[in-house]
Amino acid sequence: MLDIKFIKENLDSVKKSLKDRGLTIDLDSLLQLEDSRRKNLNELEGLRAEKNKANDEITALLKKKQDAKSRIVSMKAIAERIDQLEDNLKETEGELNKLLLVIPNIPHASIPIGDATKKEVVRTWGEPPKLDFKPFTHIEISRNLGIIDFGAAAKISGSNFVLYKGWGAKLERALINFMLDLHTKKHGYTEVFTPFLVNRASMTGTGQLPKMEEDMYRLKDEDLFLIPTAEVPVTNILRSEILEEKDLPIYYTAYSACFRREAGSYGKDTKGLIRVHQFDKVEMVKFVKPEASYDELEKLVRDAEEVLQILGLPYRVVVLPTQDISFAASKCYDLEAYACGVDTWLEVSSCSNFESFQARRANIKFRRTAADKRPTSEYVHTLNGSGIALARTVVAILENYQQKDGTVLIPQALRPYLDGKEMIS
RNA sequence: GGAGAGGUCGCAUAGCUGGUCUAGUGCGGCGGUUUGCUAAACCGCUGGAUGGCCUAAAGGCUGUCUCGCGAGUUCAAAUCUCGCCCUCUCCGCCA
Repeated sequence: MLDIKFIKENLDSVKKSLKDRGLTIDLDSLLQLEDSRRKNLNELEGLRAEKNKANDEITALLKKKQDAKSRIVSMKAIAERIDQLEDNLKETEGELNKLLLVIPNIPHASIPIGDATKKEVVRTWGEPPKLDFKPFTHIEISRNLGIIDFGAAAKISGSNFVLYKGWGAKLERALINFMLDLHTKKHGYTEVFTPFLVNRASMTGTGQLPKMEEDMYRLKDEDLFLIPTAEVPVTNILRSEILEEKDLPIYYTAYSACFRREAGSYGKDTKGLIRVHQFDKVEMVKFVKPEASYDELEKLVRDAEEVLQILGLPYRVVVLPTQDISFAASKCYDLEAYACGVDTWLEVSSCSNFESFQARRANIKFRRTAADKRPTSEYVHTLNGSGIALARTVVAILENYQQKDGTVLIPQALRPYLDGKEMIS
């Protein structure tokens, strides 16, 4: 959420940033609402002050056993006017809030303006494997090895669900453990394990609601949602907290299953493991001081990249343009792993800086130490990045490490997690 | 799912027969006095949100809201009524 005052004072640049995102939102009527809210509030506060004073007087009169009847009668009229103003105010604030909640974050000045075609490759790492045979896709490989059963998953749940079997299931578990170990032991993150069902306030705090409700799985009998990413529960750990400066930065990492309806995306990348309704992911979340957030974003990307480097998977880092970054993000890098079977770059990680956008929604603040002489609290900056998403990583491993005989070599780093096994056959 | 108890300004508690509660007290924290240093003792301060005014600024003065959340009764609500949420205890069910 953006600060209404900020919108007011920077109207032109906010308008431009909405345009850069390819959106038109009526900011003028928003500001009109704010204006009438302010006027309403001023009158209301004046009357309340009067009321409070009169109450003191009535109290004093009653205490001296004097008659307060006329004073009480005159207060009645003011009380009614106050009621009326309060109703108006509540309505105005409701409307204002509704509008503010659907305004996206302002893109950072450093990112390209435009649609997906403006995506910029920042760097690439590694080389695609040189195979002396036509590579199979992960669908064929996993079928041959009997490590994924799409049919059974469809029977149990429906299309676009996955069932890992045998070494497939073990590989999934090995990847999760490997990533969590890397981030906790080497990169200084604290591991958390959160609920996978969250309430509406949490979903609103990180920005999935109210705009993306259609994309979420939601329970029928309770107002709970299946998380689309661990970002939601992990960021909300600190919702409505005021932190001390010395507590920052805070780094959390979490494994979670992620659930996405992918409403309206049928027919696009729907084969195999590339777009599924439930997948596993290890997520990294940071809470930092505002002045540090862009350095922290670079570090976050490096932390995610290291996963791919250790796994020996070729990838590229891209910076997303204004129309491609998510609703809450200011700047976002995607990591795309190359998979030779499907011959595509697969998005396996998104690393974003949300600046104060989520912190304002979720009310996460910190107080600077007295030396800084800034007595009031400020919003932290939040960041998160996948470190990394599993299903597509499995695609890249199966396809890039496939051998001519149909077996799949296991990346060195995963072998300790797989009984020392070198090959899935 | 059933029964009961409870949610108070960092923590712990008082208040809950409506009006000196601008929420008391203890602990913690901050500042100070004392001290060779530390401790103790003593004194003062102590959250959040959002307006207005003064100031070059640092800062100061001041209004309103905030006793889980929301609604209601009343001139007046921490205090009374209703709904919701959460926590704890016991029972039932269950991995």
